[in-house]
Amino acid sequence: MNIGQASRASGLPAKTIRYYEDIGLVEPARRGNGYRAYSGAHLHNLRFLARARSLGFSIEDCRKLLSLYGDSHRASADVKKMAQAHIASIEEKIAQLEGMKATLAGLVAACHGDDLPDCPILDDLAGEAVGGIHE
Amino acid sequence: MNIGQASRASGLPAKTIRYYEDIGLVEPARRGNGYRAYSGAHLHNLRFLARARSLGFSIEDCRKLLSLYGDSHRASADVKKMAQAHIASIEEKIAQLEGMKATLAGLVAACHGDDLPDCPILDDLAGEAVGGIHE
DNA sequence: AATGGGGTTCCAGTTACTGGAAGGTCAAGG
DNA sequence: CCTTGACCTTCCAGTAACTGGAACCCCATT
Repeated sequence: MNIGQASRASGLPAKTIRYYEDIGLVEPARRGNGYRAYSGAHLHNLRFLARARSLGFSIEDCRKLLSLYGDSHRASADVKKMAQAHIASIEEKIAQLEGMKATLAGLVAACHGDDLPDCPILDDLAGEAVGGIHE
Repeated sequence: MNIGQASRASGLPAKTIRYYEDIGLVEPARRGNGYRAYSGAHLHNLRFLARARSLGFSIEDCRKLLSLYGDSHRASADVKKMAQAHIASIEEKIAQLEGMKATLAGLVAACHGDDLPDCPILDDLAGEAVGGIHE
């Protein structure tokens, strides 16, 4: 199949599929006219990548996961470790975002939001918090 | 003050401070020897940026916030709107991450994590879910 | 004069694509 | 036979917000 079909079948943009080839993730054969020719196995790997990426794995993680997938002697423990590490980093990000959100929510609640210049949000950013939000 | 002092006083790496100058955020004067000379106002803006960035505002948002901060005729409503929009985008990110985390947690729970190759995580990525996690 | 700790510029790399330009290929229609 | 349109190709540049490193200058001290 051509790249357009592979794109539709995998849900990945053609640009992305070419990019994955550039970085050596999925390397299709070429037809006489230079067109890329994707096999069922290629498509399978593209779908694998789409799914792994949608779960937030980095490209390098995806590369490892693909190679584990292709290795019949892998240990599932290795995969599990990667997934757990990934969960941990997701949790970290969530915690960071929650922190930001809480701070912002407090500031938003304190801001009148009218047409006057007085603004606790800017005051906080400027380090001139009045309402004791800092410390 | 020189960039090193500004860096220590603002908590921003010198590299970052130079970058902020490149993109026109904080433009210090120069001494005869070419060194950057930061005033109290400059330092104040650097701290403002550090705080705003730590709350997750983009550089372009920071630029707007700084200009609102410097505009004595601003309306606090404008700032509040930006903060609320930012909270909304943070919430979106959190929701995405929570979704990933939930899926991954399910997969991790299903994976033995031993030295055998059988691995529900890889099966899921490959679209061969057995346990009904998909659909 | 040499040393060490500043400072300077500029270039390249990071992540994972995305957009766009310039051009080749192919099947269908007039 | 030619054109049209959809599809494909490569290559270059840009995104966000820095970060690392090289090569070099400045200044105070030993």
